[in-house]
Amino acid sequence: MSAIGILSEYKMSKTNGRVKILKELLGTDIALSERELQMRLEGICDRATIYRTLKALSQKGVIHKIATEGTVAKFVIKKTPEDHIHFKCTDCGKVRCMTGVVPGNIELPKGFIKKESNYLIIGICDVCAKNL
Amino acid sequence: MSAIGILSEYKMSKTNGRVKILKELLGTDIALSERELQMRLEGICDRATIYRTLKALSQKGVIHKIATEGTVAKFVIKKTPEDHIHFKCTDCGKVRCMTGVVPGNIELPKGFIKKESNYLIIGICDVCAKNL
DNA sequence: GTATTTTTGCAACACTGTCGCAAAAAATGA
DNA sequence: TCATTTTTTGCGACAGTGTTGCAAAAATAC
Ligand SMILES: [Zn+2]
Ligand SMILES: [Zn+2]
Ligand SMILES: [Zn+2]
Ligand SMILES: [Zn+2]
Repeated sequence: MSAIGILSEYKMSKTNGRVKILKELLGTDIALSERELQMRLEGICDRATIYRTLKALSQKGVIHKIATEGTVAKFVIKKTPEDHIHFKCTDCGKVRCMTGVVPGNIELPKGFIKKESNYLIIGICDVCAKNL
Repeated sequence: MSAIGILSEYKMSKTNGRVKILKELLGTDIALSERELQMRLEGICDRATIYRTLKALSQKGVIHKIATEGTVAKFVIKKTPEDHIHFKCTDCGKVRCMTGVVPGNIELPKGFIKKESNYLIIGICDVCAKNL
C-alpha cells in the first residue's frame, strides 16, 4: 500500500514529513535508524518528528523496531506478524528481516510466559560474501 | 572460577575495580548494565573503568553483551559458548540466559554466513508470573 | 625498592532519544 | 472557500549512554 493509503487507514494526519518518512521505509527492505532517515531526507524534517513518527508507526504495527547489539534502534516495514529472524551483516552493516527463515518452536521452562521475540543473527550477507 | 583466577588466566592486571566488577558478575545470573554495576559498587570505581572492564571481559569471552530492545547494553558471565536464548521479563526487568532452552537449528538462505546469534524472548518470568 | 607498564579518574565529547511549548499545518464543517 | 478546532512540527533543553585523551596512580617486573 502507498504511504498516503497507510496513513489514511490508521487515521493519522497526512503531513509532509510523515509521507516522506513512510515512503523511505516502504522503498527498502533494509532497516533504517533515525539517523539514516534524516540523511535520506536532508532538511525535510526535524529529528524529533522522525522519532515521533517512528514511534507512532510502531504502535500502529506498520513498522517494527529491531534490537541489535549496537545502541541505535532500526525500523523496518512489518510484512508478517509472526516471529521471524533478523540478520545483521557485519560487513555492510545492513539489517533485514529474513521472512523465509522460520525459527523453530522454542519451549520455555515452566512458568515463563512469552509475549514477543527478537531473533538476531549476525554474520555476512549474501552480497558481501561474494566479494570476499 | 574466582575473579582473581579469571583475571590471571587472561593476563589482566588485578586491580581493585576489576576484581569487584567481576565478583558482581560472577555472583548473579542476571545480566547487568554499567549503571547497575555502578550502583552495586557505589564509589568503588569510575564509569569509564566499568565500561573499559566490560569491554575487555567481553573481548576475552568471559562475559557477553545482550542486545535488548532498550538502549542499554547488559552483560552476563558466559557459561556456554553455544547459541542460547535470552529472556527479558517486562515485569521485573531482569534479563537472563536460558541455558536449558535450545534454539532449533536455523537454516539461512544460500550465501549468508552466520557468525553469532542473539535470541531474545520478551515476556513474564516464572517468579513474576506467580504473583499475577 | 625502583623502573616500567598498565590502568584509573576526570573532564570533555558525540550521540540517541524524549519532552514542553509556541508556531505552523492539517482537518473539520458550514 | 474560509474560519475554527485539532494535530503536528520545530526548536531548544535535557538526561542518559558510551568513548577518548591525558596526567596521576596503581600494578607488575626486576
Ligand atoms: Zn553485507
Ligand atoms: Zn523484522
Ligand atoms: Zn520477572
Ligand atoms: Zn547469554
